[in-house]
Amino acid sequence: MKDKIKIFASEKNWIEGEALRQLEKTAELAGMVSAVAMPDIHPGRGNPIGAAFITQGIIYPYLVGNDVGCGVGFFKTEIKRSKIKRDKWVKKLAGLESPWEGDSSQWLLQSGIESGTMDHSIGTIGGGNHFAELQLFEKIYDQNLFDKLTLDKNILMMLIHSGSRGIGDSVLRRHTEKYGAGGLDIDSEEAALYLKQHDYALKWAAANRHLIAYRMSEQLGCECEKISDVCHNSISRIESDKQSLWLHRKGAAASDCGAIVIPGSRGTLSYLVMPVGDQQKNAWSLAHGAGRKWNRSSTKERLKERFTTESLIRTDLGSYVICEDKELLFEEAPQAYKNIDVVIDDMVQAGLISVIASLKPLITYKVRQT
DNA sequence: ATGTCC
Repeated sequence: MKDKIKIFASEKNWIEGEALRQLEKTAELAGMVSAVAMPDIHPGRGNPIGAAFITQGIIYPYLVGNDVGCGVGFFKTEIKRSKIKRDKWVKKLAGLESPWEGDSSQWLLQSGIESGTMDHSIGTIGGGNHFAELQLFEKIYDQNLFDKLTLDKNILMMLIHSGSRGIGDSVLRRHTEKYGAGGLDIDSEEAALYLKQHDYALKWAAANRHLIAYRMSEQLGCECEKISDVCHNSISRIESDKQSLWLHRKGAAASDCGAIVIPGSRGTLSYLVMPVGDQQKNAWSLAHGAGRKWNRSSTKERLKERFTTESLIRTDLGSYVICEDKELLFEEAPQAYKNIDVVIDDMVQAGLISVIASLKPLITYKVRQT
């Protein structure tokens, strides 16, 4: 069993024991070929978050979780850093938690997907660790790749972390009602149906991130352009020696789609990186963030005596947090997350990525009214 | 994580 497990984390990267116990337990599932921990691995509901699992002959919807298609999109604005109106924008940005007034089914159609029963929630951020963030480039590490991505150090960027909202949840629920955390034989009708719904959730989630970026840029008075959009909760087929294997990603960013942004927390830098070399050893996957250090309830316990709401809506980097849900404001505090620099460095040292640029937050939008 | 659980 141990030979199936790989962990991409150095000595200086603290990892919660429970996350590793969950990793070992998951590696024992029937059909498991390999279990790969990313440097941001942390405990989830029975199975770890921040890991990739390769199976043969069977798929496990429960490993992916309910936010099928969740990921991170990176979009360019047209606003120069010399034109920042932060306080005005903090007042103006609104409604990204509420239904879009535009034609949702048309947006989906333009994104190449059919409209359905969840059209009304397209373009909404959702809860938990999801956000829409306005960012500035902090430092360029690879000018050549930076230029190739048509980026400009003086142009503000938007980073969107969101998923498939109620869609993935209904897809997983339909599965767990009958099978719980059990897997599906890959040749079964159930597996085919799950994968079909899964594929829809992935496209829907990407269209969702794009619309969130569009809504944000509209409020800022500019156009937006997608630079990168990468999913971190999914199942995909990989071909290996004439056989099909199934790659499950749970909080593990796909590293076979070009450059990606790995967010820190709302109070730290995020990193634009390029996967390098043979990605097979890390199951074509990377960390999807800094990873939680403290769970939600303990975070609130630890911080409630020491911090006020007013202090938490500002960060050490001078950015502003729009989060009118007090519980969420505490739960997602930067202190709850591990050090993103350690996570990034672990992947650089392992030869998995090279850093293109770092970004710093200007405004993090979570939720306006609760 | 969730048109979420009480």
